[in-house]
Amino acid sequence: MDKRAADILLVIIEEYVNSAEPVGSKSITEKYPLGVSSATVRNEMHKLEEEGYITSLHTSSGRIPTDKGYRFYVDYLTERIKQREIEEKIYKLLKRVEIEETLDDILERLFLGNPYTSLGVLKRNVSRIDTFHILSVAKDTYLVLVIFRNGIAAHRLIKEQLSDKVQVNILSEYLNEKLYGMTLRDIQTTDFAFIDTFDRDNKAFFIRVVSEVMDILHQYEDNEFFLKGKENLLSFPDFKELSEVKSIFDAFSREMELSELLLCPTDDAFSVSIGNEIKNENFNKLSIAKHTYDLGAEGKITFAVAGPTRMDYRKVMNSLNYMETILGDIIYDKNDKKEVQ
Amino acid sequence: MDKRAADILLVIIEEYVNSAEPVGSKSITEKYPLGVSSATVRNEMHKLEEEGYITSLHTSSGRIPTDKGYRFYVDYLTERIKQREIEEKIYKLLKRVEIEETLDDILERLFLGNPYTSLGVLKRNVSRIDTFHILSVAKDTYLVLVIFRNGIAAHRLIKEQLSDKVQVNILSEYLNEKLYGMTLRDIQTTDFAFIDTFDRDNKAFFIRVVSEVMDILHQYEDNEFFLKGKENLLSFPDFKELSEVKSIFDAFSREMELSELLLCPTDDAFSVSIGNEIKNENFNKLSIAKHTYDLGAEGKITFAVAGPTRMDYRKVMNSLNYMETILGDIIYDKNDKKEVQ
DNA sequence: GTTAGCACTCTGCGGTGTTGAGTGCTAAAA
DNA sequence: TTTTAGCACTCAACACCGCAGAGTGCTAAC
Repeated sequence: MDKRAADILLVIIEEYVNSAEPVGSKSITEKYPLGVSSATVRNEMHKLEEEGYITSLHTSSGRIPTDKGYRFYVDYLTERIKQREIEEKIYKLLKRVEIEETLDDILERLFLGNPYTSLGVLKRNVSRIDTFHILSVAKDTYLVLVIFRNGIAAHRLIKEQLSDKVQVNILSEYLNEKLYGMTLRDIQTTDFAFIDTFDRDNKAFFIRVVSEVMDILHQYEDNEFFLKGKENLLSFPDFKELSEVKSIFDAFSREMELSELLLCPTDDAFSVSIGNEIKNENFNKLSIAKHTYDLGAEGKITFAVAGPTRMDYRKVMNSLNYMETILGDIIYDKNDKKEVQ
Repeated sequence: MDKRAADILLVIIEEYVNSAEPVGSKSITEKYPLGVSSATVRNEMHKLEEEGYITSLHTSSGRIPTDKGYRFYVDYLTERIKQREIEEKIYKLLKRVEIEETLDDILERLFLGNPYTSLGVLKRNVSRIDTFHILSVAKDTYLVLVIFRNGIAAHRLIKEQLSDKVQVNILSEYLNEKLYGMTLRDIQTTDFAFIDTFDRDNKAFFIRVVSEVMDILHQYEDNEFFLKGKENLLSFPDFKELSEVKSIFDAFSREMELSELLLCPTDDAFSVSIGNEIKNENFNKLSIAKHTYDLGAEGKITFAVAGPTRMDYRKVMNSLNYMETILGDIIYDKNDKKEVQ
């Protein structure tokens, strides 16, 4: 594509992103100093239409960008906003804070900074147990504590009047050794038949403890999804039918579809999917820009912004690229808050 | 109001709830065997309109119920579905399970059982600390554990290489005594000036621990809101403008407005607010039915269902009244799941 | 290669006529 | 006195029409 055609395409896209109205040759030449007349622009637009970058709604309407047109635009932007070497920096910042809480904060700021929908997913690696304890913390109250390899801790409280026969400390030490390095699957396939040799009280307590541990593991194996600003989509003239929006919202609320959307692997950490490039037909009228960060042993984290295909790609791509600014702010705030006055 | 007028009003309401179309005198007499002609019904409708129970959209349209009409209907239903003595039973059931998780499950079922929006709020009483521990759980890893009066436990993990001088056990015992019975406010107003007598390492660790405790308390003082099925509202022809729905959704996402909606005190545990009876004008086109259960020391819990004023009050009121069935199912499932296979 | 000019096309808007459901009123019937 | 049949009237919804305006495609001249 030659320079002039590209310029005209970019103008059409930016104009349409702003106005949500089809763009005509005359209005372009009036507004932008392209140095050519509307007739020339018309000729170029005709070619652009033939090549599939723009389309018209009816015979004599102005043009609107196609998914292919947006793709050209996004690739052009990607070239200009040159990928910066920030992965390492973000990675370190993310390791410094409690992920779950912070993911929520990040999305809150992504959400405040743009008029679209902010999404996130924390994909945890399968959790392996590092340390296990049963602690007596009050009368008839026992704390089941699991610390994972990645440093996260989880607990359950068991309130039960145990008979004197129950050897809590021995069970605790035994399980600490036994559970080391295990995942949920490991525990599920372990044969605990030997507990039949325990007396009734010890056996009951053992079963209770192991089921609590499995419950904890279960909880920590799920991916966690975050979503903010769904309702923003209601403001766009791009969606005229309530039913369209409903099907998008419904799809957002199904984790299966969200994970397809956010977790499908791409070559680059950063990627933009436009309209029909997204397989799921519920999202066909949306574009989504996403950035995935590898947290090493912890797992992976993905931030994304979804909006109508007519979205301000420049702004969205910028805010996803300057994530470390957002994170910096959050960490600063957190440290500030934790000072005892 | 005489019997016949009431019958006609009820028919109008139930018909309108089903069809979302204004109800005319002729269609009523054709569909329901009232034993009178459409002209008589017309006369009655005229009276009902004068008294404000129904209204017409234009000179020759059928009638639709007003908020006052729905109020009459709901009061009539409340009379018939006689309030059952179930508070005690629910209360006991709720005490048996982990509230937060279960609240989510309950709403999921409320949500599956009706086409409206399900809401819930857990209003915790101000949390007082019962037991406090600092436990050494692994190399350079310390667990700060707070158990509240109401039996809930929360923890934070501190990973830090402490100097030998730090007397963890002494600090733990000291704080266990000191923090007993305290709330967040108590801690905030306590003067910890005496820690200036500690050496540098102990002081730093003490500050770290206390700030973690405050963070825990802070977290447990917030009300927790739950919301499911917002998108259901998009299916109703009652809302024609996307902007209307947007303002409702936006209000739902502001906790202030949600708490006004759910926590405003009423004489009865069970109540229905209809349209303009709700103060917040964002919710003027909605009705909300809610049921509050007192959990004693734990706090209070409210379940609610919100929909268009044209909602199936009978169904909604029933499902809120038969909450103990829902809860029973959930507890059964939970016990079932926890068995070690 | 670019442009001015012109014929043509299509949407959106306001106006008009028709249809059907529904009302209110009146006079007769019960 | 209450109920009903009948009738005139009203209004929304829909289809239809013509017009204005924005935009295109084509052609001939620059």
